[in-house]
Amino acid sequence: MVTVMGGSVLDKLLAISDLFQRDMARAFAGTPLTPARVAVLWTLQLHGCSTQQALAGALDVSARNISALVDALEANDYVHRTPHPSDRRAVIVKLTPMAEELMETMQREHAALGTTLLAAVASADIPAFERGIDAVIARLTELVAAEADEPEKKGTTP
Amino acid sequence: MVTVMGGSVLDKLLAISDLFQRDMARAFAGTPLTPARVAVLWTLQLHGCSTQQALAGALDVSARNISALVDALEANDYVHRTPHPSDRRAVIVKLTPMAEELMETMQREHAALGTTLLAAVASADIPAFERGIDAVIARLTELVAAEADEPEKKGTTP
DNA sequence: TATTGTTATACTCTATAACTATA
DNA sequence: TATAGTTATAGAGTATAACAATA
Repeated sequence: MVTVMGGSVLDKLLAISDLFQRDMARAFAGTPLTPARVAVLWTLQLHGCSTQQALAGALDVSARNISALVDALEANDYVHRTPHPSDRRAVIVKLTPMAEELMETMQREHAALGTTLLAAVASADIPAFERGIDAVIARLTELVAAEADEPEKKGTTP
Repeated sequence: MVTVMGGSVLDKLLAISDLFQRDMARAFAGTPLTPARVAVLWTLQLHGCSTQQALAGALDVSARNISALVDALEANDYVHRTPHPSDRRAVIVKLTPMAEELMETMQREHAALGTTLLAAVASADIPAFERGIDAVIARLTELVAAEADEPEKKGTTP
């Protein structure tokens, strides 16, 4: 099942999305980690540390949601909160040493997966493949931005 | 934000997934439709009609979940339930005429989007791009299947 | 007054387990 | 006994709105 080979390019890209999501969900089964929580950890690794406000902005979710995600991560010792040195309203969220190690491993595996996937593409095709991906992202970004501006439109749904 | 240009191929594929999800979520904002409910409608359009059991199998979710999704769709007049002609335990779920029209529109837009995205790729690159996508799907499918078999492994998470 | 985070509330997606009706 | 669907319960992601403390 979930064998979507033989559809349009769009179907194939959607199939790739689906495979990523399933793989992600299964990789963290049995741990307190979930895709949303991993996204928080990922952001923290990139930024070093962060206020919750900054996390909410980076992940584009509500402050309320970040509170809950950080609560869960803190309860499982992936992050800890410390007071902000100058702004007493804010807290600084930081990876624990355990989570830092985990994220380094995750980053290595992420890089390895990227290499593996690219290696599956015929070497002669790689440049054209990369250009194609870039072109699709650029076009898709345009479309999403355009639709976000238009107030109505996208009227496919009653 | 969400501007991930300039990462690895893997990052780019993940960015495409993210763009799809955001676009989808926004396209149905303000309607009772959600990605999970649309997936049910999509499956029904492909199959004509279906028992809930078959829907659960096709979407790979629990029977309980399908019950809730069909409840919501039925309450909003996207589908209706009718008794199965020969098996009195089962129900047949079918699109309403309104939903059938909606899905036809959606399918047209889906096709148009596919065309638009492919048109963004340089025509000389298209064959290599398509081969690349196929190769990535094949490899990714292998990896997911392999990991699903192994009982332990994937030990990146404590 | 504006901002940071939390509490309160609500919806959705999802799963497992127990139960009913039917095969 | 096995299967189709529902009820019960629970955890997770998400949002808005109201509120506290602090800028």
